[in-house]
Amino acid sequence: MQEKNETQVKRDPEGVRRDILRVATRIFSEDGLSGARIDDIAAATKTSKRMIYYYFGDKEGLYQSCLEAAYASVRFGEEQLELGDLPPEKALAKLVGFTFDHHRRNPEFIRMVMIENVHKAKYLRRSEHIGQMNRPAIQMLSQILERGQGQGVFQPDLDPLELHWLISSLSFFNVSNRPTFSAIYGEALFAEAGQDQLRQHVVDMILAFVRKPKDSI
Amino acid sequence: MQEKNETQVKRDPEGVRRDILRVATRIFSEDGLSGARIDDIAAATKTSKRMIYYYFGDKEGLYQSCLEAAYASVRFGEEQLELGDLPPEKALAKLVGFTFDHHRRNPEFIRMVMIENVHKAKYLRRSEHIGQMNRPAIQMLSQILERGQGQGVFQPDLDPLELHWLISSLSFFNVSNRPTFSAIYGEALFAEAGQDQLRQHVVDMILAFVRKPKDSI
Amino acid sequence: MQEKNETQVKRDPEGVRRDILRVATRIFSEDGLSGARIDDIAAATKTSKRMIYYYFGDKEGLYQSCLEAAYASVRFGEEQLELGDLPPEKALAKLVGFTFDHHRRNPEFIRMVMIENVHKAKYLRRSEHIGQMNRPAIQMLSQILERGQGQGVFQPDLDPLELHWLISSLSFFNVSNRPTFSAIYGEALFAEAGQDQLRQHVVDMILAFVRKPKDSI
Amino acid sequence: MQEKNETQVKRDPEGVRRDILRVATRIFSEDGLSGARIDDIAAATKTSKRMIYYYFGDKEGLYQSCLEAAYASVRFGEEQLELGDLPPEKALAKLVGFTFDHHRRNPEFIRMVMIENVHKAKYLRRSEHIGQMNRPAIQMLSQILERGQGQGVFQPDLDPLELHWLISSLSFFNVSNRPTFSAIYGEALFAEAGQDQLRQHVVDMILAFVRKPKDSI
DNA sequence: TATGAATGAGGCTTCATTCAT
DNA sequence: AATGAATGAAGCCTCATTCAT
Repeated sequence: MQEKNETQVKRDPEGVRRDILRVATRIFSEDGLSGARIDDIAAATKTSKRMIYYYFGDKEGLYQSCLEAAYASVRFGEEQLELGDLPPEKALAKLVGFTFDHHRRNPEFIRMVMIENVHKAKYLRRSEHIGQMNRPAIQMLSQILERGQGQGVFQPDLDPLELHWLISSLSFFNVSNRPTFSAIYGEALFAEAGQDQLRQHVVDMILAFVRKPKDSI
Repeated sequence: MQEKNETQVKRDPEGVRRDILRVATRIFSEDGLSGARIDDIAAATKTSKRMIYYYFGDKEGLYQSCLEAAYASVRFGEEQLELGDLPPEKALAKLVGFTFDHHRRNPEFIRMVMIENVHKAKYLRRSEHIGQMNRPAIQMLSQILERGQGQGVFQPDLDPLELHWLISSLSFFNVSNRPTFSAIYGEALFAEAGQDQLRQHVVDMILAFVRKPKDSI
Repeated sequence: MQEKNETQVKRDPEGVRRDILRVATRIFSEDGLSGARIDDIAAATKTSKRMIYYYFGDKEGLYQSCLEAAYASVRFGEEQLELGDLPPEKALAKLVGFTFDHHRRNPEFIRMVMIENVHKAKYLRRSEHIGQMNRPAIQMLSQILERGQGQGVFQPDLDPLELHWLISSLSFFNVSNRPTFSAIYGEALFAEAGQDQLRQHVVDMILAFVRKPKDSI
Repeated sequence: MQEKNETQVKRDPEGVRRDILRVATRIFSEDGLSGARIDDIAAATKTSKRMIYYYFGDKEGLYQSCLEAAYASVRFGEEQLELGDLPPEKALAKLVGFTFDHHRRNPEFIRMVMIENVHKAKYLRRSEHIGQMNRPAIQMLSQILERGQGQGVFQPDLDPLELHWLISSLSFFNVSNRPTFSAIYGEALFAEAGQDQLRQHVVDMILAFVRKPKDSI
């Protein structure tokens, strides 16, 4: 019913859209918005340049769609961490480690976010889905913190958003600034051993920060 | 029609160069390498487009010079921290706080580094001055660590480069990712109170991390 | 999702045609042949783009049909002037006044004719109905002239076509050149008072021209 | 001093500008704003497409410049009519006849004005020179009228602007609507004899209109 | 009869760069 | 050392039209 003759004449609009998005995200994440060439994107696509305009309007529309798709696809995964039955410290350690790893596994997403920050979040702000992006991460942290505070193992006055900022910072920078950092200080920290070490430090540091007996300078 | 008499014509090659660099850095840091327009840069300059090519060869040459100048100008300042006579904990706290503040005060530099990371440090690697960029920060940290370890107040197995990575991460992300972070989670963390809080957390966290009695999970 | 039951699907080919023509005429008269967009026309239509091609072949075919329809619809009206029983001067005055008003009431038609003149009447010449367009106006004038000449109140050597040219000229220009004329000389002549005045002048001038005692310079 | 070697390497910016304007005016007047092709204009030029953008910014800028140049060049001529010493009736007759002829001699200008009217004078209104366009024609008429009224040969309550409108109307339509008019009614009126006849009628009609003893219906 | 998807040709415009003076 | 003029290559986008269902 669907395949008419040899040459595979299947109309698959959703597939075409996804194909374009996949290719475009790769190229935008490599070259940036202004650096990317619509012609290059089209050439790497299964369809033609014309369809890019048909589905996405213009270059900026395509970029914004890629950005949204990138955010959407990367959130996927955080939810399936099962932390509910772990003791708070273990849960937090697992979440931090997961975040660190997750950033490493998604350099394309990290680059999209870097690029979007260069654009001062102009396109992200335009997105209508932006409101739903904050929930999962913060909520999960919030629950862990509450449990830990309830059990008296965590500091009482911790803000989940601030904690999220701290964790994101350490996980994001590791990927985003690897090029300049390694250009200046060498590749050691980004080899396997170095990354394991950093990951451990990040987990330790966050844990030490939230634990009960703490005093600042 | 000819305002070139007496007063104006200084023939100041070095001044012309600096003028171009200053303007170009501003525009590159706003729009990126491919986003910036030579015409815009020339228009904002005291001289003409021809001079850009005369002094810097081409757009990439200009960009690389801006990048180098940005790194050079920003190092300026770290040295004049007088930490030698402070006890190690206080010295480290001061250094961390300074780094956090210094990043905040130099968003143009941060943007240049973000952009260069998008380019995978291609131009930074080309730079001949790259080797001299690592010294001051790492050395300073190294000395503090050694003193702290000698006095038994710091962990024995701390790597200054790793510590530098941790501090940079928290300071850099605060500026680089402010646009997307605030677009998603609101501006609160970036208002004065929020920034003070984050700064304190960062200092506390680093200090807690290096202090003697520490155990991981 | 399927509002095609009972009420809506009239299958009214002639209605569809008329709908397209109405919309297309509006848009062609606004934007010209090359300025109009098939997509815009289709979007303003009750049906789809495909139907335009189904009924009219291509853009030029649609334009030509609009042009013909415009000529056809505008002739409608001249016939119902009942001038037969008026004395020649009154009849002519009434016809001139009517022509002046009729042009004012049909700016869309005027614009179509302007546009067609820009195209050097290429599409009008293609029309098969072109032969029938001249009759009514000229005939009516002819009859009035003959009556006036028979009664000795009009000049003997007047050509109805020339007279038609004179009347058309003054009535057409009033609408066609209003934009540039008012841009240069102001809107006064096109406000109500100005138009009344002009109309009166036109009637007077034509009448003075055809009346018996006349001498040129 | 100016011609360096065989191949005529003369930089002549003003000549380039004029060349582009001349060519572009011809093509715009033939095809309209949206119908004209920048590529066609450039091909007919002595220089390249790039220079069009260098001097005129974009297609609309070029069009507007052509429009302004057309208005400027056509005003040229009205001034050198020496009417001051003719009796008012002869002066007016000469002016009307000249206007009629002048329009016939400048069909390219007429087409530009037609096209601009299709655009509702959007670009003319943008022009800064628009204010100076009305003076000569109206002033000349004004003087003739005053003289005629002073001598008692012209009607007392004539408005020069209205008279200008009447004369323009008859002169403009003759050129602008020739294509559709002749398509419908034949070419006779536009052959030499027909044009002489129309010209005479126009002059007669205007004269009859302004002369002293006059009564409307 | 009707529709959303698809298309190739060609349109306008911009860009970094170089030339002639 | 400096400038306005000039350029070719390539960029983004639009258009009328047709196809597959």
